[in-house]
Amino acid sequence: MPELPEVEAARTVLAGALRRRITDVDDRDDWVCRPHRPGDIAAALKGGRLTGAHRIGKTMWCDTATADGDAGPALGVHLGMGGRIVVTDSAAQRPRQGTREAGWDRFTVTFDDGGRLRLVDKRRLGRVRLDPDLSGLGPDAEGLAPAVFRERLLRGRAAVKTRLLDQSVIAGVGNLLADETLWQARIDPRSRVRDLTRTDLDRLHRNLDRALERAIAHGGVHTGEVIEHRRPGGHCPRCGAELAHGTVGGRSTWWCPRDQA
DNA sequence: AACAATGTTCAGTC
DNA sequence: GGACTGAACATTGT
Repeated sequence: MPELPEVEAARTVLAGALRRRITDVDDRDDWVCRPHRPGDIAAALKGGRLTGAHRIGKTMWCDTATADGDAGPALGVHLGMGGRIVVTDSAAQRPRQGTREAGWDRFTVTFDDGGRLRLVDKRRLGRVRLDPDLSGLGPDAEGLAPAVFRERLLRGRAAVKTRLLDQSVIAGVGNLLADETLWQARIDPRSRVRDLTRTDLDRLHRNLDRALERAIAHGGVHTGEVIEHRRPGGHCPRCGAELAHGTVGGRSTWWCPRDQA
């Protein structure tokens, strides 16, 4: 699920776990917590608190304070392809042992009130790490100035969808949001950015803003207008043409061959 | 059984 | 060295 709108919702959930003392950390999943070793994250966090929840694109992190109140390492969290953040307020809300969901817990922080912060991720592509490197991320996709959007996209020559998906160009756009935005803007995902006019790029930017706003308001990128039609035999909800399917930027891509030309 | 999946990263190529 | 491409990653659902 997670693209910018979902991750922003997850960040809000994270923010509900701030200020409580950390009594235990389960970081035994060495794949999700790589390159740390089991126990490293626990040692860094136990006795301290989470003090802030932030996000750029699809990457989240929490500020931390140590038991002494000094600044601790940041706790980076990425949801990968399907991770979720679940915060409970007390022991009473813990998932029962043996519950299916409990089997997908990849990282857990337990607080002194019995509440927990869990990364639930069946695909195990989520990541947790201390002091995550954010230097490779471009500016967050929300609230970009039109000139910045144009300038950053035009730095490369790949297909426009590939540029949108590149997190170092702008951060937060995923596969569904890219397809929705390009469909709304009536731009062929395979177009080279250098072949687009300034008018095209500004229209693309406006539609990215709208798609983001809409997804946040409606509860996720899956609520996009064209998303439900992204399947074999799906038709364009605007003109009725059968959607075309292919691979762009290494990702499954659906577009209307009639009005995204 | 084979393949695709809302993401990132790494090795290889130009 | 930078930009770009495709496979790999772990796991589930179809």
